[in-house]
Amino acid sequence: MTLRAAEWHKLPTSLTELCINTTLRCGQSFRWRKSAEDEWSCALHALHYRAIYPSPTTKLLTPPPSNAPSVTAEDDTLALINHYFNLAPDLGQLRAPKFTGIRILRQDAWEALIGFICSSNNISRISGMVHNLCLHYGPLIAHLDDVTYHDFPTPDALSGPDVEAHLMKLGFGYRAKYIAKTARIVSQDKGLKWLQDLSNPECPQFGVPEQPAGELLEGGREGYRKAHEELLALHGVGPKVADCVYLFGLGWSESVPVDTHVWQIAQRDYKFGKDKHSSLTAATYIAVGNHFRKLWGKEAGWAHSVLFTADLKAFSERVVAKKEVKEEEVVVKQEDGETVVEDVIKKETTKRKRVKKEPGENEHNVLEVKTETTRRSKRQRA
DNA sequence: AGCAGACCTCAGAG
DNA sequence: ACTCTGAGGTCTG
Repeated sequence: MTLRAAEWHKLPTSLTELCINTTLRCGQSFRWRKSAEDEWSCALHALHYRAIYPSPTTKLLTPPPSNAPSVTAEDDTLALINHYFNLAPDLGQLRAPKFTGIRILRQDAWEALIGFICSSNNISRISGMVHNLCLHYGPLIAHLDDVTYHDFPTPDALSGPDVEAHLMKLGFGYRAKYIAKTARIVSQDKGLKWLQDLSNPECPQFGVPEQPAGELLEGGREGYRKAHEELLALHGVGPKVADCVYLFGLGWSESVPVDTHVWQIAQRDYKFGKDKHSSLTAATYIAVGNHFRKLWGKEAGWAHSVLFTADLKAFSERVVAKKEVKEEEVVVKQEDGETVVEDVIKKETTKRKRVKKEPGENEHNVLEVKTETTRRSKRQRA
C-alpha cells in the first residue's frame, strides 16, 4: 500500500454551511470515528482525505466501496467531497428551520440500507455494529497510525452461509437474520443496480448524471412513492428504515423518517398524539410525513433532520455517552486463502457521564481539506 | 385498519 | 451480584 500526498485544498464552504461535528454525529452515518486528537476518520472510496481546522486538528480519512467508480485525481476528490457532503445547496436559501451546518450526506445506498437495518438502537451501538461489519467482512483499505481501515462490505461478502450465525455471536441479535437475508437478496436476486436505480434522478449516486424528478405531491414525488414499495419488501426494512435509506442514501429529500424521537417532536410541536393520530400507527406515520412536506416541501427531510439534531443536541449538552473499548479476544484466522488481517471481537461499554458542552463547537473556523491518493500496490495473500 | 407481543441486546434501576 | 424493565423498529398474529 502506498500513500501519495497532494496539495492542501480549501474546502469551498464555511462552517455555517457545513458543521462536521454535528453532521457526522447526528445519526445519519455510522462509520465516521472521532479520535482522541479530535480527528474524524472513515474509509470511503479509494482516497485518503485530510481536513484540518487551524486548531484543533480534524482529519478525514477515506478509502472505497468496491462498487463505486474509481477516483484517482485530486479534481475528482473535490467532486467526491462536494457530492458526499452535499455541498451544492445553499443552506441560507432553504426555508427549513435555522440550524447551521447540518448537511444531509449523500451516502452509498447499500451502506445506508444495512446501516439503518441496525438502527433499532442508540447511535453509539449502531456505530459499533457497523464497525464490526467492516472489520469482519469489509476489504482492508489501509493501515495508518496503528489503525486499520476497512471499507464497507459488499452484498456478496455478507451473503455467505455463516454470516447470520457469526453476526449473532457478535451481538447483532435479531438484526443478524435481517442483514443476512437482505444481503442475499441484493447480491443474488435483485442486484446492486436495482438499489441504485431507486435513487432520486435529481440527486443520483456519485458519477451518474442528473435528471429531472417531477412534481412534488402530498406523499412525495412519483419516484419516491414508487421506491417506497420496493424497499419495504426486504427483511428488516419497515417504513422508518426505508425512509432513512431514501433520505440519506438515495437522495429523496422529501423523505421524513419518523422514529420515536420525531414522533415526540410531532406531538410536542405539531399537535399530533390526539384523536385520530393518538399512537404511531402506519396511518399516523404517513400523516406526520405529509405534514412536514406541507410545511417544507421537497426539503422536508432536511428540516426533519435539523429538528431532530437540535433535540439531540440539547440532549447532548447535558449527557454525553463516553465510550470505553475493551478488547476481549484477538484471533487471526484464514478464510478462502486470503488473510483476514485481524479478527478482533471488541466489546464496547457505554458509560453516561455529565459533561459540559465542548468548547469551540460552533466556532467559525476555516475548514481545509488535504487530499491524498491511495494506491493498492498488491493484494495481500496468505 | 389498529394493536400487542416477540425478537435481541444493553444500560440503568431496584 | 442479581433480576427486572424499558428503549429501539420490524414482523407476526
